[in-house]
Amino acid sequence: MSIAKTYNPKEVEDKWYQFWMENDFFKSVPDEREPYTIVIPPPNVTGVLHMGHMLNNTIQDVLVRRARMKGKNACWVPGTDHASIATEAKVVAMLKEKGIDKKDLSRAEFLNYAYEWKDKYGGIILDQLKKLGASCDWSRTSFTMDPALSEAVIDTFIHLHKKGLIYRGVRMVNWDPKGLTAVSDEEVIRKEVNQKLYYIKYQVASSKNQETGNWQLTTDNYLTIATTRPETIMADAAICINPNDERYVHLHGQKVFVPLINREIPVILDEYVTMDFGTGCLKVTPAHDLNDYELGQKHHLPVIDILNDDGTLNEKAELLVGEDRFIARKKIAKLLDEAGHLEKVEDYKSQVGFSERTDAAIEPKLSMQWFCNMAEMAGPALDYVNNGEVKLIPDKFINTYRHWMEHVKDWCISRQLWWGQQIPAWYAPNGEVVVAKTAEEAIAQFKLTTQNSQLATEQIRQDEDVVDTWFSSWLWPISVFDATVFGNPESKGNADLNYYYPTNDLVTAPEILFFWVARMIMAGHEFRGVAPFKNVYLTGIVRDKLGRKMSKSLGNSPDPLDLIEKYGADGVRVGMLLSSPAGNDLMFDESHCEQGRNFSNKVWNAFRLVKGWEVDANLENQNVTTIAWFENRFNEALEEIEHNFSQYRLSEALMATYKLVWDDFCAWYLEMVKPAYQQPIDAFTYQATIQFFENILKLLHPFTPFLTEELWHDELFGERSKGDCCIVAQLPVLGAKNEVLLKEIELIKQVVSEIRNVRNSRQISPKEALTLAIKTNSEISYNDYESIICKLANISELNMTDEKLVGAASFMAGRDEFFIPLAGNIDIEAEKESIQKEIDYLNGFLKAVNAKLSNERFVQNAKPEIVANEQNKRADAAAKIAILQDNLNSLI
RNA sequence: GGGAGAUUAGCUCAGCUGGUUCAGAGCACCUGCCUUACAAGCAGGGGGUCACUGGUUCGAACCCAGUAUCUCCCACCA
Repeated sequence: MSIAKTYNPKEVEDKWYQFWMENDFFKSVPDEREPYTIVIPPPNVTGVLHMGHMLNNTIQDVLVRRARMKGKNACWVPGTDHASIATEAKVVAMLKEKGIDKKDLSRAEFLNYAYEWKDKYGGIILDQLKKLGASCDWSRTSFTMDPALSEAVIDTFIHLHKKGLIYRGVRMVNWDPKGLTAVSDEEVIRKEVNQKLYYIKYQVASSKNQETGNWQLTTDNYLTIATTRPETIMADAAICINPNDERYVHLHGQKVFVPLINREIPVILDEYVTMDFGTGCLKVTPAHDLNDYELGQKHHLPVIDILNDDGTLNEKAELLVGEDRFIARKKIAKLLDEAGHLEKVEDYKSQVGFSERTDAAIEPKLSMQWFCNMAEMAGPALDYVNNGEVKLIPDKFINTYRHWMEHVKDWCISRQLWWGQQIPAWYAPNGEVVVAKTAEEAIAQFKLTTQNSQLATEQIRQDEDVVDTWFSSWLWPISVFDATVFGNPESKGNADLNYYYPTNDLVTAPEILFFWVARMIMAGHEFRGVAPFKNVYLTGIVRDKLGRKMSKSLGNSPDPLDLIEKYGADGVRVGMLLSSPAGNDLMFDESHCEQGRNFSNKVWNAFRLVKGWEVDANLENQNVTTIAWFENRFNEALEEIEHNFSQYRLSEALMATYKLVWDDFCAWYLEMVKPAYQQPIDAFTYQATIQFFENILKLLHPFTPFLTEELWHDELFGERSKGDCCIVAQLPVLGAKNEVLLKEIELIKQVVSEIRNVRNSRQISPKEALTLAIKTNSEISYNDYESIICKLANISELNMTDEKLVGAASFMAGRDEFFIPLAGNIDIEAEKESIQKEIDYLNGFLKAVNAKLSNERFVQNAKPEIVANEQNKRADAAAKIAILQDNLNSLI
């Protein structure tokens, strides 16, 4: 026999993946079967596989492979996301290294570079997924910037604009000074930052000179404000105090001078100001703070924007022009100090927003942007989840989802970037704007207005901005099938869309529940009238075993491909799934992969064992009971596994499978039927074993696809026709189970363990055969199990007896007594002690049961079957105690 | 500041309608074994006041209230 002693994944993985591909097993086309669809959460096109992807895609693959094996038309659509800001930032950085500045490039030139980059790095991640075994329909691979998908984005933009849900306006937005673009609220990550709180003195103009009407400066008359952003004082439009603040009544109606630049600003009154924070005086900077902006609106204050788009100070600041805001902050503090305007500086912790993609500190900035009205779309999207049409797994996320949907704000969808879908808005020289798909259509619209009726296409210009990436990904479950989105019957994808949509399961991270999941539900409802999926399985974050998030900078993330190299894809898949209930973070530990690898190896060796058997056709079936038992045990496990899957408890389904294979099949079943060394096996047992093994391969396949496919094709399982592959085998259907048999074998297993224990505690070699006498007090016919007991416990002689055996090691299983005569080496005292120990335990137990049963209220209130059960327990324990006591007495 | 969730063995987690000897699993650990499939293995074993305090109940890991600790989400106190 030349089969390797250990399973070698490297030899088989590529082979089978290629085989599956060549035979189109991943490919799906609509047919009469029920579809099962998953769209992949598209990873960033330039991304590299990390542990989060591993978990996420392993789960999806398990679900898809199972569906395929349940006769569904399984379709897993892969693809990538253009990730506008992240990718553009990467391309800009790459160009910078080459000495090219984005500013010097035209839009077209830049996009050329970007596409070059995409062609080079895009899709690496998809190739990596193949190593994991992902059974995606690669012929459907999509990219959010594919021409058709981009067109879908444009069409939906126009549609929503027509409906009045997309509008343009000047608003305070989150400005990313590094990415040089606006970002949405969801893309701002708030972090606590150690800052300084600067106390700055503003000189107050004296009371009005009644005669001249002029303001006069006095020397010791000032107020103090507290701010974390002293560099913005040049943008101050007012100082605000609470009208109820008695300390500052004298300031009502006053004016003060902004330090250093001596610009005069008013003191205004508003209850917005918290009296007990800082000094109770607030500097109002409408251009650089959302609240200040609102205050400014209310009090008609001017907006003085002193920052350039890149976060440097502009000429309106008058001071430190051209300096970065953070450098300016330090410098201005120094200037203020020198000028005697800095009262003190305190350490202060506060929340600062950072750009999700570039990690730059977000600058609130007033600018003209495109917005999408969310309130109208949020309602139906919330309903889907509320009424269970879309299930969140685990459902604890419903509350969070609900909260967000009820407080949703309008979505800033324009981005000052080039990498993405350009906004289909067109401007006439006079500033009039229309939304249209092409310049020609725009002209047609302009024609309707008197002022611009004579425009030519060269005279209008398209909006420079692109839409937010999520404005394309929210269409993903629709646009991957039919980019016409609204379902043009003429379109090629329409049949696909009707067949595959809505999809079944979405597997994604809770972090993007709002970014993506909620918006997909909105888009699904808006454009197709139905939510895009039925179940959303939310994975956790993959952390290291210290609970830290895996990240590049910490260097605590293993390279998934290294892991696959080391443990095999199957091993890693099992490792990922072993301890990852939905919605919980996964504390990743490489030892889990090791466990997965060991498991693969266990299956491999079970195969080696069976493979080595010689069949003797003349033998009768020697394992009738064992075979019947395993059949039942298999059904019992199958039921549990199915149940776990129906609840999306994947790790539990895996564990149930693991135990069925390792414990029941390998440790018990195979040991029971295994012929003695160099002895043949009977044909019945052989056939049954192969049948069981085949069913086990099926159950295992979604978890360990490579190993199972490899074994499936071995001649051990007979001749396979060309299409007969594990990947498309149909899962076993649930059969009936014989509870009595299952229970009795459990007892037999207990007897075997007890005998092994007798050996162990007395250091008797397993090789030394023993004899066993059974004094039965129950219904069980031990003769049926004689061969099992004898084989597994190395019993040479099994006798039924009516008498206790004196001077033998004894134990009980159920109500029955077992005796093992031991030649001379019985330690009476030890034997007595162990019996006494058990009696004591049973007495304690009996006491508790008695207490229950003598409690009248228990007997009255508890369900009758519970009471009956307690009575059984009492009788059982009492009987056992009597027997043990008897044994104890006989030992004297 | 608001909200959600968690706390069970050394670790990671189950415990699904309150009731079987319900206190579990896997890993790790300890002991003994290279027993002809597998030392990536086999056999056996130890280990928990179910975070804490009260309450409801005949009965609580489970339901309720409070406390502590942790995690996440949301939020403009400069």
